Amino acid sequence: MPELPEVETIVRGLGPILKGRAIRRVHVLQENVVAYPSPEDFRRELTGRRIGRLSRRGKYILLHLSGGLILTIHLRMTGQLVYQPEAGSLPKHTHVALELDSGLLRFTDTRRFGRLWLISEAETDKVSGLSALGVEPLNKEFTEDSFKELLRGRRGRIKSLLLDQHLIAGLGNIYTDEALHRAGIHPARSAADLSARETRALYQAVREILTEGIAHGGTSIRDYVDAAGEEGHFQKKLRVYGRGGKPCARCGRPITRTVCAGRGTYYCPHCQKQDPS
DNA sequence: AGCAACGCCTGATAGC
DNA sequence: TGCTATCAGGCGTTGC
Repeated sequence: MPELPEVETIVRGLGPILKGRAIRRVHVLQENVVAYPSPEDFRRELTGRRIGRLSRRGKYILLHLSGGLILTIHLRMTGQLVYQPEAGSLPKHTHVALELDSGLLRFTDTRRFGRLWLISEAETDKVSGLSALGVEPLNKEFTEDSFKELLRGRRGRIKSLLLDQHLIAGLGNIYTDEALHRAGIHPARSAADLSARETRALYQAVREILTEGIAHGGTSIRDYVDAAGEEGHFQKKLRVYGRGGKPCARCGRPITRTVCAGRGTYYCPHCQKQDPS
């Protein structure tokens, strides 16, 4: 599932390829993936636009177009945004294809959870979730002190807090489990109960894990591919996610799988104690 | 405030 | 080329 490092990798890969390209034709093959505006308006408004810069906000991909329009895309679970030099055959589950003056950009999504929005700069409120996003965890504004502030008074589980896009934008199930393991914190600990030392360790772990994820081109567990359709490499570096029963890289004891925050959750019961004392 | 359940989806997998 | 139930999860919504 694409999280911040995967989306960042896609944006970095697509940016140089798409910059300056014109959109010649728009194919909407599955209308319900277009969340805004109507599929007809989407098609009409997109046709003839030129692509400027690309950016990322949380897990959203933003294509800035001529005339001040922004094509916003969320890949959710299984979405892919891939540039094809040859505008020939489209893979199964391709729902939107943009024919460019050279090649084609396609949105492919097996489970159809992903969505596209075409908005003006004043319409960010049309994109569900976008205007309510929390801090970018790799930006300067996300400091150890601001993280401490986020935790203050929150009795909920630390994993739930890390996954809450309204607080921190971009963490998903994989990087959350990895960050908690690196910091040695049990996913079900109450956020407000973390010590100063634990808070610092978790803050650093989040920044490190995301940075390393980007450096390795993201994590490909099942569906994720980059702008060119290539898999990432961070799955080789995972220490807990998807490793139930396998030995912990730090202590050698088996990784446990539970459900926390409604998600499959992997952790080491020895290195990540529910009640550290 | 916090959390669980649900809906949206299809492919992989387990059980029979 | 077996059939069917279950599971995976981002995220908005609903209800406790």
